[in-house]
Amino acid sequence: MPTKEIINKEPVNFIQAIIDEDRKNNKYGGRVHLRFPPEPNGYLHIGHAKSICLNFGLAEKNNGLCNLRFDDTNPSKEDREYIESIIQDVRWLGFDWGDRLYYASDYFERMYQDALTLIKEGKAYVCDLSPEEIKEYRGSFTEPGKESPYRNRSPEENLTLFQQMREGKFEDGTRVLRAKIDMSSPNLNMRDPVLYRIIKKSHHRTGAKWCIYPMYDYAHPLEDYYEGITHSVCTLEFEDHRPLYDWVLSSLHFPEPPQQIEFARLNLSNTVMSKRKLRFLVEGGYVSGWDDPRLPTISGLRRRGYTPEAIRNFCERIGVAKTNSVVDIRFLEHCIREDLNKKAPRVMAVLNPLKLIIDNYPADLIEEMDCENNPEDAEAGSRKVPFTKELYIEREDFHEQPPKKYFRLSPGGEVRLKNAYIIKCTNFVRDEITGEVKEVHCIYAPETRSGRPGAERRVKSTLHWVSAKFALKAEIRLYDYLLLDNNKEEDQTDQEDDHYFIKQLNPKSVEILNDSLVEPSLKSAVAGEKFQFMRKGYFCVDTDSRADHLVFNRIVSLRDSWEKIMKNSQ
RNA sequence: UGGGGUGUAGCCAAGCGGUAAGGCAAGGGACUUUGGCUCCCUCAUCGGAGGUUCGAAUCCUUCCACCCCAGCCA
Repeated sequence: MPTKEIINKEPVNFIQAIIDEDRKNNKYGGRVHLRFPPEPNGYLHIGHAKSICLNFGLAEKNNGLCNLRFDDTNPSKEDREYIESIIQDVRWLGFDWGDRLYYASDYFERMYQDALTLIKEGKAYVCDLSPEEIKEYRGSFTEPGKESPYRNRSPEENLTLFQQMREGKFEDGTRVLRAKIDMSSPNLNMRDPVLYRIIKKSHHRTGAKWCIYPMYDYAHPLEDYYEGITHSVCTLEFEDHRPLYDWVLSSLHFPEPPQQIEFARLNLSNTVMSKRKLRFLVEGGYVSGWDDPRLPTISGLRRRGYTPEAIRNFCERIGVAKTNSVVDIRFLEHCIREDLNKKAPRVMAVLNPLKLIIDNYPADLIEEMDCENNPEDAEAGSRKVPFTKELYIEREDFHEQPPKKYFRLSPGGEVRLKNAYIIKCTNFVRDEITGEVKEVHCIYAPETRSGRPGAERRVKSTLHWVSAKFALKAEIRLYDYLLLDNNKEEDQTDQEDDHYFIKQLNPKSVEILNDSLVEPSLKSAVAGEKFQFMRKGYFCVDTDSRADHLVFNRIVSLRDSWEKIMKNSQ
């Protein structure tokens, strides 16, 4: 019998390890409570999805709770419109915050009272320095800061001044409330950080009630504490702020304060995640809007056809650590293919049609071919697809002079038409002017119809097709990476100039096909429905789609080993 | 230059002193009425250099690289 433990422990990320330890020690009475705290100043993207999945996922795994909280402490940057979209996106991803939808703005009075406490205890003061002077006084990496001349005002004077700030007696930028910590701290965040500033602007939730607003560093720990948060998960750039986070809570003598834990934000290759660049693309007209299917926004991914399951699975599998990393977008593609392979009905669509005429097939015959909806799902059943003398096949499925290893259709060659017959190419005709192949002729072998004994015969290749008579026209939008290769770390930062950024844009990030043909069963497809166009990829009905004008978005192509063979032979 | 972080394969990522998990990508093969799916195989000595130890990715020393911080943004 084994003396050693042979249980293979599922690896847990470092945050779960901290939670495990805390629960073991009965810290917070064993409670686990997290929160996802977006600022309502933009649309959510897949980087936020990582954080959402992390926070809600951790709560779920540990029998805890996760709040949705809007960190709306800056009325000059925030807006109502974002709140709705964020709520919709988090819900769409499949998470539930129960009745715990909170707003930082709901705590403004309490935060103000806590600020009064700090002032009374001599831990905060009103400073009259201008923004420029505060900057000067802060010092630099190598030089300590200088103390503000207003640093030693009495608590009484500070109280009066702070109250007057609240009452609107002073103009924007003329006074702030500062924490009295240490102007010579090597951590610049501790050099008497600003706690409150004056912003005479209407707030989307509190209206004109306030004209002073708390800074993130002051508000966030309080919000967490008020809500009973135990583990406050945020991204790496806040590591330097942790001492301040802790300072606020301990200066107010709060017992069992929440703890801030930082992890590395998600970077994805071949796309952009920074708010600034996303906005640049939308406002500059480089994309059609925040839900452009090329963007990594949640709304863009949704419109593109990504499923919440695939996104959650992706977020789960990329892991959580503190190393700056750039995840290859191919991994995201893998996750959506994996999900859709199980779920998406197969259907035939010809993106670039080439006419195929079966010379020995009766002109007026229509056969209803039985087609399996999904070989990966026995429950999916089957459907009938009409087969006629004149068909369309994919232009690239015929080659006059086939390259090596090409086993699709070519003069004299045989292929099977999926769920139908084996055909043999007898001839083809060219357009007299362009020289382009205009139609291909073939003969079929009646005994080889799928399901019949003669169908046993094997040929090298199987092609998809649509009936010329019954096919529906469709617009198909082929999406590709937003950016050309940018998987270098420096490309992920927000620093470079716009010219460099524009040069990285993939000029072929979308290609629109207007003459595609799809099988008639797609007539009633509705926006959001997803299909596998056999041998081509996964597609989703776009919101622009109408009954008389079908529009499909390519979510992702199928893996294509033929394409690889071609590429490697060059 | 001060402070805070991080360095394990092309990309993520386990590992916590006992002889490098897993996934993606890549390459090879089997199967196939999707060149899809599925299955099988291949693919690293752990940023560098010293040291401690029977034994080091794991401990110590030192060096190097990269990321973040000088908003009254979050």
